[in-house]
Amino acid sequence: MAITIHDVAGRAQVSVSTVSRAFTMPELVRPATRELVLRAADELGYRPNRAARGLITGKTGNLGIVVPDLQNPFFPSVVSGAQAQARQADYAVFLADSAEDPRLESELIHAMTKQVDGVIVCSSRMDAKDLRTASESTTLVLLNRKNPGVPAVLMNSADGMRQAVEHLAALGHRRCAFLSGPRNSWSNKERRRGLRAASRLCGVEVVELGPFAPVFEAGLQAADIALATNVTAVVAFNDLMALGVLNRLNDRKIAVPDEMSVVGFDDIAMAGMCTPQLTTVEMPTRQGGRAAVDLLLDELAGGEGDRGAAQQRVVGTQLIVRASTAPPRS
Amino acid sequence: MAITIHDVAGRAQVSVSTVSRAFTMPELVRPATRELVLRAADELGYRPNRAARGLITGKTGNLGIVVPDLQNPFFPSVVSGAQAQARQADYAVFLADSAEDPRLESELIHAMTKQVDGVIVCSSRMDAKDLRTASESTTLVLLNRKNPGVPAVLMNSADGMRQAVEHLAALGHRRCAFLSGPRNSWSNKERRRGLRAASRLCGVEVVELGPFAPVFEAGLQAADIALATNVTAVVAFNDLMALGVLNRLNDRKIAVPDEMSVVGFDDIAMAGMCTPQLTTVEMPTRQGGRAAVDLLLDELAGGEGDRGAAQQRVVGTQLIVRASTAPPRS
DNA sequence: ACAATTTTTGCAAAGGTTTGCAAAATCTTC
DNA sequence: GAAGATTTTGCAAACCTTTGCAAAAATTGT
Repeated sequence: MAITIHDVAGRAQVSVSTVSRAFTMPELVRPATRELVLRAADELGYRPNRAARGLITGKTGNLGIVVPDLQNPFFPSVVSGAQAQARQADYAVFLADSAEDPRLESELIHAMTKQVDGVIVCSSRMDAKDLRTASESTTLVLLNRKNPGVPAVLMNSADGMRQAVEHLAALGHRRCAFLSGPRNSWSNKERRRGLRAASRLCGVEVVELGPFAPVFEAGLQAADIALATNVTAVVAFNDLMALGVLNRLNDRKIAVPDEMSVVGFDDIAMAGMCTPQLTTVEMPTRQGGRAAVDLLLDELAGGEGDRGAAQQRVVGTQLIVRASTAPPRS
Repeated sequence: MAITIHDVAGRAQVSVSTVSRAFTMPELVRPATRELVLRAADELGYRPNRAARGLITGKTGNLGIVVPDLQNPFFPSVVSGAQAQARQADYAVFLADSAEDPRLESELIHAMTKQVDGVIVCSSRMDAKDLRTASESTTLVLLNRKNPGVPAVLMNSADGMRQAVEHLAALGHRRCAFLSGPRNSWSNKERRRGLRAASRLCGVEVVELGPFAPVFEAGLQAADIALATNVTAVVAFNDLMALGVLNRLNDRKIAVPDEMSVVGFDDIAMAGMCTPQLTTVEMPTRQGGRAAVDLLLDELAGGEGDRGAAQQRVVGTQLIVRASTAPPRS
């Protein structure tokens, strides 16, 4: 059925080794024969069997990516960037969704490990030890999660927060709420840290609410709580929550941004589609996905040589000022 | 490095064949030895190498899924459903994004074909011939696309449209606009067909605009055009466009739904988060993804036996009435 | 034209698994 | 307890590649 290297060899009247070399080490075969082989392969529509190749080379040409929730628009974007970059390097990608379950996450990584050269784990909630273990059985790259000894690409959320706070301070806000995200999420810790630091510097008081689930519904709920705290602005852990806040404030006839400023985080597509359009911190998701595969590929090429600390790549974030922030009503 | 079936055999003091059988045909090995093998495997943390297995069985235990645009929230949802279902059957999934390019789509399918047992192609824009060809070199299942000889799961968009039109007619609308999507998309044809049929029955006149790209920005643009046509309601090809319309109407101070009703299609998460909340037709995306892998697995199990026409599964749609539709201003 | 190089090619083993076949072990029956 | 039937096991070939090694062919220098 499927056509193999032998068929090509037969048609081109050469040995299979020659065919193999024509593909993988072209400089070792005489140009004329290479031409011959390539034509034969083309006529037959031959594609090398990567599994068989992997068996002997130990490299599969695949990589895996596991995300906690594909339904959160943040991740498809990361995946999309990763997939595009992987393709450029002629890698195929396995995708798995862990449904925010750390145990499933761990299981998925393990299940993949034989079929891939390495895996990218996004916003992992696994504990440090498991992560460490996993990184010993396969090449791992973390995205938006830091773990000693494991390379990672990180988005500079703290700096994004700084920008957001400076923006609010410049507008004249002196007291604002932070709607905290999942407690054990690295992103949440970072955002919180950035917020704390910046607010001290800018002299704005922050009241922290939560933790909340990083979803729309939590925003609805959080809006009322924030309203009760007498702040003039609210910064949400992510855009989904911010959208919830916007929605609830609208229901309660609180004008945004006149009576309350709202800032989100992530810049999901939706942030530019709602009314008022949401001021938010853009996370370079596709770029992050690309960076993660770059890092992974580096790691694979660099060999096992543990040259000191694990690599780390940090990509910048950018405040996008839209219509949901304004000076507080005097 | 990696631990193989031989290691397990060694530890359990049996031959590799026995180990192999303990996993794949348990009833052929004596319970006691099976137990022995399983324990040894467990202690060693053995995982069979699927590539090697695939080499000999001809089955990879993987399947592929290609989508035109991961950034469109419709597809992550489908993928998520498919991935979950695949996992249940112990299949891993390859994901590829064709960036709405039919040629890339075709290329991706080909590239995958050696690594998977079958592939699910979502909302394909490939032409019928290429699709047919592709389906000869691997088991194919289409989602939201119909092609002779290729099994497919279809979402009943036409019926969704019927529900939408009946809803508008019941509210008293007599003239409405349809913002058409990509011309060569099966979904668009179906929606259009359903709209036509229902509008004739309900006695509502429809003016068709477009085609437009199925994105937010196109909705902005389309809103003005619709406004110029003196209709009381607009039905968009999908939610992204509908959101654009909502946005633009808001800018132009046209009250929705009082001065204009808007209905979308897909029921993406965003539809419930905007103001006013969008009346739309729910597409059973996750269910569709699941159905697609079921169908694919059936197809694989059913063998090559072409028992007549290609299978087809159609899943229903449901109008979700929210706040963007109301009786027209008299 | 020949020897000495160098380049190009082929042979065969290897990689981890499954499976047909035959041998060994166990069970039945008398 | 032995013959026969049946279950359980092991051997070795096969799947499709890549690659070390050695043989063959081409090239070079004289």
